[in-house]
Amino acid sequence: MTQAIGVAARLSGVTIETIRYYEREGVVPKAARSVSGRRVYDKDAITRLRFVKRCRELGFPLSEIRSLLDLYGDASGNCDEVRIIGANNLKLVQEKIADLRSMEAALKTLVVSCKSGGKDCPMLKDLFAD
Amino acid sequence: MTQAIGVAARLSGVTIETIRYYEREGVVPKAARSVSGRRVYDKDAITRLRFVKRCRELGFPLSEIRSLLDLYGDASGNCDEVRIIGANNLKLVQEKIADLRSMEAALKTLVVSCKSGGKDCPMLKDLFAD
DNA sequence: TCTTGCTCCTGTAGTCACTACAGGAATTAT
DNA sequence: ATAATTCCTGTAGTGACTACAGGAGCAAGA
Repeated sequence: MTQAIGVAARLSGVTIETIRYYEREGVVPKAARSVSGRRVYDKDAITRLRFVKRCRELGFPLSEIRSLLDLYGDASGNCDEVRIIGANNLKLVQEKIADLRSMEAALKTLVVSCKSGGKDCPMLKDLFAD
Repeated sequence: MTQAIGVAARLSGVTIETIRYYEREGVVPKAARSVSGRRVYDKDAITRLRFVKRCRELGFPLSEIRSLLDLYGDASGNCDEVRIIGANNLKLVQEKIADLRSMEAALKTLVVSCKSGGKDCPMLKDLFAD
């Protein structure tokens, strides 16, 4: 059984526009077409879309999702490569967290310093200081 | 004393290209020009650029930095509005941290499950599951 | 059968905050 | 005087979408 793009979107959690975008970018293979030219998706194609969705939720960029899909296609032992890609992404995610946490700390201090009602805002003053 | 754009870039930490971009986008006012048409920056202009840099490091989008610069220009009591903008941004930063932390947790589990050498990668299997 | 309304198609442009040229003019250093 | 550096404008590219415009196909009810 094959499904139209709207159904594939609902089942995978990827919007129609984004599915078409992924196809254009070669993240997923080109969808099969009906007689009238509409895209049709079988079980495997929908599974692939759901995989891409999950990878995006884990922060993988599309370029690495392409690699991951290729590795799944390979029959050979691929776990090493997958682990490297995963560990790499984990490191990037942790770096982003660290950046955001220092932002958060600085912002907290500034917002707290910024008491209501004053004329010269201490937060702005701080940000404008030499 | 006024400085060329290269000096302003060094003193503010904003690259030349980005300074011109900020001007195009109206984040900072249009720079004064020398006789030959080159941009020149006085102390205030460089202070403004440094302010923008710091705000970017705190995660403020350019649209809000524009507002913040406007509020600094106003003589009236602006602390309330600044605090609202700051608190808003703090909330967004905290949401991003929360998202990244759940990514991190899920990724950690997956990467650990992905032992070296196996043929069927458990991480890929997980991501492909129904 | 006709019509209404939904889904789908392609192609293009916009988002955000830059970054990277290309091709030329002016300034500074040797 | 010449060479090296800096600066100018304008345009296009990045990542991962999102939002149309303008048109075609399809399914269900009257």
